[in-house]
Amino acid sequence: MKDVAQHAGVSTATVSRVLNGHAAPTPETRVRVLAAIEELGYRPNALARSLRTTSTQTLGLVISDLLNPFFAEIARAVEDEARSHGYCVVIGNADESAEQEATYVRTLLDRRVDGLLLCPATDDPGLVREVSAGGVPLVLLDRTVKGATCPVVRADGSEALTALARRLVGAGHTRIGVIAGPPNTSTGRERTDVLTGSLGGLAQVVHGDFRQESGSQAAARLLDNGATALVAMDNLMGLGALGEVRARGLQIPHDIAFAVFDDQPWFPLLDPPITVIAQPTVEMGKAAARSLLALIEGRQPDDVRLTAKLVLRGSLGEAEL
Amino acid sequence: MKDVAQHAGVSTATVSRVLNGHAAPTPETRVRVLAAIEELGYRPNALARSLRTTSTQTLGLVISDLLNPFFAEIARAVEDEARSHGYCVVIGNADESAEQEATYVRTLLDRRVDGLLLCPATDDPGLVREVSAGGVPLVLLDRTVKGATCPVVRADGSEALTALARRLVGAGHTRIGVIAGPPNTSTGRERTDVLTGSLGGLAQVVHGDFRQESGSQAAARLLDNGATALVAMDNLMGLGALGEVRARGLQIPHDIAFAVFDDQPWFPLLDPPITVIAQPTVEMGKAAARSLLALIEGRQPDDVRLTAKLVLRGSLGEAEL
DNA sequence: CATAGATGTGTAATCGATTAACTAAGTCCT
DNA sequence: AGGACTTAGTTAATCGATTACACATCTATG
Repeated sequence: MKDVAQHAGVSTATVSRVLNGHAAPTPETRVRVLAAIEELGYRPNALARSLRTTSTQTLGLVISDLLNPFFAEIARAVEDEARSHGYCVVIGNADESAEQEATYVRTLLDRRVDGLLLCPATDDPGLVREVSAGGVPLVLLDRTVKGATCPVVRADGSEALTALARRLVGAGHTRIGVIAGPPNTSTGRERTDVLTGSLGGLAQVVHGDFRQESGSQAAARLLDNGATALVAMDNLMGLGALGEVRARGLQIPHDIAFAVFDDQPWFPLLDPPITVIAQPTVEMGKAAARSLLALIEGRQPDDVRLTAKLVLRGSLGEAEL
Repeated sequence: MKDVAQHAGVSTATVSRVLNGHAAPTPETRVRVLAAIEELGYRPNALARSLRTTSTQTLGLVISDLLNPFFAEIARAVEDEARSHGYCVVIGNADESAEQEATYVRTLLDRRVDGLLLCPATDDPGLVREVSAGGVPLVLLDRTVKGATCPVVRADGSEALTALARRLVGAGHTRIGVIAGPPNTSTGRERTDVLTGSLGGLAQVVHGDFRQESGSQAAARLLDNGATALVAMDNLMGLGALGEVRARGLQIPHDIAFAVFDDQPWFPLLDPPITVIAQPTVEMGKAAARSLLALIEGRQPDDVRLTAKLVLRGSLGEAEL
């Protein structure tokens, strides 16, 4: 910056003003400075700027698992929305580990992100408190924690889940296997509670960890127990469960009814296409980004609940008639 | 930091020394400082530190499309490798747009990342030159650009593609539809060149943009032209093409042989499972991160070429006998 | 017992920007 | 002509760390 100033025959203050579009500099000075910048290929140091202004124009996003397309899609939506407001997003991948999540959150805070979006790995409020204590704007996404005091953006699958339950029961299923998420995540617990609740005593629950491998194992257990219907509570566990179903040579929907919470583009390609509960991922991401930006600007956004929808495609068999 | 120093009754220099594990401070001072840090909940400002040391312990990763699971997997591998070396990764999503890619690269440079991993959206070397001119360590990943002067890490699919071609030709296919990537990307061009080359004159090529929608359109065109085999050059276009095949009620492999470049966990679940050319994504990501770290440390890593493998699963029909 | 060497801390310059406070020059009015 | 007011630009403090250098204290040595 000093070089630029010298080159243009002005002080660094003037260069800074040109850069930040202040009113002061005359058109001629402005032109001279811009020419110098161009000539020297100067690019301002964002670190120095942020240090001085205490604003990084950056949002932190800590997601549970980058390999889960659900979160990838959310990440993309967040990023789009943030960019359109002049913000940049730094993504941290917690890999469903509370420890790695904490590490990332701290790293992002150390780098002074202007705000943080978090999909908490567990419902322990410790980390959330830590962030709040630091006074950094925080919005929870997809999952919440116990006694959360910050805005939360998530999907509401209750209606879809009860509708699903009604159909399964109506079709005469009496042993319904539920491949649930971890009980220490809000989504894991809530989805399962709603579904088992509306299934009366017909549900058998096995908990997985929102990943493929745990889905196959859970499916194996449930099938061994004589389940005639399987519901996986996220797309990766659904993938694993489908693998197990295939490996056993079972036919959907003839031998087993099948449904997954969370749609993916390849579900319609299976034979039969898989019935799912579709979440409005893009809207969730955008809403979360908007809430966070509002918080940063000092407003107090409300919680957002977007409804997930049951999409019937044929994998439930007669339950869809 | 000043507060901590005051609290512990030492100077900021000493606090800094304790923080950075210097030899100097006596155990007692160290304990006192650590206590003060703990008590005040102090966290060092990474911006200030980086400004002073000119090192951010951060790698930039600009990928072509975050929604493409291929890149998501790469991103994760890069991140894993980087973390194990004490580096953090900032991901930028170019969405297959050269313009957005350039914006991201500049943002990352402005933030003074220690090095940059780039999956170039086009093979125009302009942006690469710009980065090199700035003296920032750069490694290209998956794709290269014309006259690249920096290390490149990519998969080599030639062998797998010629093997695939041999099988298709051997099975008597004479109209083979190739759903190619954009001709201005190195992967788009090279894969297509190798395949069409070894297919003699039997190939019909339609270019897509590495995304789902373009895959269906290309498949439609090729099927209209009487193709009896389809090869999609990336998983998203494969997804689109499969949709089109299904929509037309065609049976794989009876009516049409089908293969995709790039494996995905759900391909084995289709009926029949889809034959693919599998890329060593995780290894690519790790190798790229390692190369970049080497570059940062002043060494000169070699280019890396990892071989992709043909995985036969049944969607080629008699060509797999 | 002076003196060289080692050791632990403090002082202050520095990284590269922003911006409050100031100065110099020009404009306008009586 | 001289004072009040604008306007364009400069000087220097500041953000929060690191680190070269200086300094004080303590030990070992001839």
